[in-house]
Amino acid sequence: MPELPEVESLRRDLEATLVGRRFASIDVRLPKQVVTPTGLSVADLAGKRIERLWRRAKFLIFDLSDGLALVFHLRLAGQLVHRSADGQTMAEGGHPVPAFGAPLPHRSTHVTFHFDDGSVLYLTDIRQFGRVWILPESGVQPLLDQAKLGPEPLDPEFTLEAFRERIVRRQKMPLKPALLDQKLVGGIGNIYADEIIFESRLTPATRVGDLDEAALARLHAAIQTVLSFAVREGVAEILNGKASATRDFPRVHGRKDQPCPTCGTSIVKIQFAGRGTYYCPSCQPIQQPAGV
DNA sequence: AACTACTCCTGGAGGC
DNA sequence: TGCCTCCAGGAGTAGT
Repeated sequence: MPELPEVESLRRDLEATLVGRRFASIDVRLPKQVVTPTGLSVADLAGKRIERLWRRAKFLIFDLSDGLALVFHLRLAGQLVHRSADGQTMAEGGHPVPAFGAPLPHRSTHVTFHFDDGSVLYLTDIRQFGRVWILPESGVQPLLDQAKLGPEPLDPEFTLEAFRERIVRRQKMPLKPALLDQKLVGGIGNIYADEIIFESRLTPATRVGDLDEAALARLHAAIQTVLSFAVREGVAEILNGKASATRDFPRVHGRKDQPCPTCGTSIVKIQFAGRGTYYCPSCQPIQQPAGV
């Protein structure tokens, strides 16, 4: 579910409301969502202060006092909502089900963090795939290393050269699964993969080896422009597989049978590499060799 | 090395 | 209304 722009927006919002807070108590209703590889437990969080929130790909990391850390991965359906003691929402993000603003805890709220000021952070996850790790701070980097994440697409080191060096090793791979591979670039998911490929005027089936130099440069630029636009202007709103009717972003994902914003041709939805995939058959003619 | 299929889960939508 | 099937903003693992 939440991809890089959603996690980054959530990080920024939570940073403003959570840094400086201390944990009071934590309720765990679904133990499998809390991973404690070094034997720490939620009880060890009590009294710890949140020092810093940072992000790597789709991982959201809380650095805590006394050398502890919390790491969240929301996977397909995780949602975090921070509410004040009087129930006002201060920050929220992630999967839009249950609807933001709904009463919490929801029946799918599996972990609840209570803070020293009476505010509460709810982890709600209707599909139970999300995870939160409790680690010593020294355990965070090894956890991230395990995922073998590619570069951060919005960081300066994500240059065209760095991108080329990684992507050329996947000559036969079509673009859609290539962009979804976190080892190529960290943070892209199903929605933004479609948006990036559309922006590049390539196709989901285009094979990496068929990209000429101009196409590769377009793809690299599109990764940055699409993701930074989403972080800046507001994340994609997809509800039950459909894009928001009141916004023009995302442009193709979730817009089956709606007109392409560029040429008006109806957007097509196919299954590709096992994922629902949207594209414009006119702007992105799937038989035509890539590039040019 | 590079794929694909399957797995972990629940719930909402749409067909009948 | 009820029952059924399909699908979903991810990613690890096993098998080919």
